[in-house]
Amino acid sequence: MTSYTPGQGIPPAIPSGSSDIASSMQVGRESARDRGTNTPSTRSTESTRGLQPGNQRRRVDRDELSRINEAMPERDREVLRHIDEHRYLTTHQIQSFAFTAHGSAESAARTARYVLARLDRLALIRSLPRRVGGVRAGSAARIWQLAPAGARLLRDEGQTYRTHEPSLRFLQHCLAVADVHLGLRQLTSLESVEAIDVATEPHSWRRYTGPGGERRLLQPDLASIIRTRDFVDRWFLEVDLGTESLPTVLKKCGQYETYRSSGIEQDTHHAFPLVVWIFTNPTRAEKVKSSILRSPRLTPELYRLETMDGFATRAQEWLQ
DNA sequence: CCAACAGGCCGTAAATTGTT
DNA sequence: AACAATTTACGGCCTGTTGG
Repeated sequence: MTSYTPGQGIPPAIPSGSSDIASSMQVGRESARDRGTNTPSTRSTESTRGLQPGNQRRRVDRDELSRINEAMPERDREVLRHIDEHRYLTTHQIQSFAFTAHGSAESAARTARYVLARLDRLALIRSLPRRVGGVRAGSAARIWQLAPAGARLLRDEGQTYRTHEPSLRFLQHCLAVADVHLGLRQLTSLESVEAIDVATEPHSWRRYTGPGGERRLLQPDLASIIRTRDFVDRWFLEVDLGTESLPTVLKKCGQYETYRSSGIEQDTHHAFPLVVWIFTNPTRAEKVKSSILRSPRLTPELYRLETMDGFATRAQEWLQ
């Protein structure tokens, strides 16, 4: 077990070291109800990749959706909102977000699965094909996304929602950001912390004008406001899985510098937020750190470079 | 009474890890 | 190398509780 354990011990959602996760994906299982066990089906070749058997492209018409909407418990809606915010979440992450008031982690997990299975049956959410072989042992977590009906329900008949096959990188990034989000929420347990607000994309975005007067957009993965007894701490968070080149990371730092010189944040909040970079690879964190120190354009005090594991504990220190 | 959980107990899958 | 134990994730089944 790693040291990064927000909540009831959330494992890293996807092993970052593995380069061939897609090939170990298993086709979604058939409904186990009529077989008596959850033995993998021998007919699995029939099922379409990317779809679970529960709601194979099931259509939900307006009337049905409105009936579902009215009868839906608040917690179900909360689950949908969390999935919407992060685009993809594992069962475990959803449990940590929305199933917290339970006697034990096991019962919370069971109830989470129960609720997710219901939302799946209602065709509001669907899960990605399940990967076999977990972080260390056991089977991997299910990964959920909104189905079109779920998206319609949240956006009350807004634009159409199209799910596309996510790239592995994108998926890993979404799940890593969600882990960081959960880590932030975990800070509520600190005595000095009074309230935590975490904005996901696109609420975390900031508009500003560049040096040439052109419109620019800063897109942090997360933007958080943490109110403690004495201070209000504001952070921009960037999660790096080692997929972006070093110059790209530094360029992004440059964007933060430009945005800082616009003075927008300082005007409304007195101070500029800390920019927290979270890396999965510790040596990479060091490399970026030294690059920032060497760069004449960048102000090192603005940044914190952390690893995924170290973030939760270091964040506590910053709030002291 | 019923629906909707809550939670305990047991069973299964699969990869890792330790032991022979 | 072969085997067993362990770990993680998940499902089924059962009984109990609570509000409508």
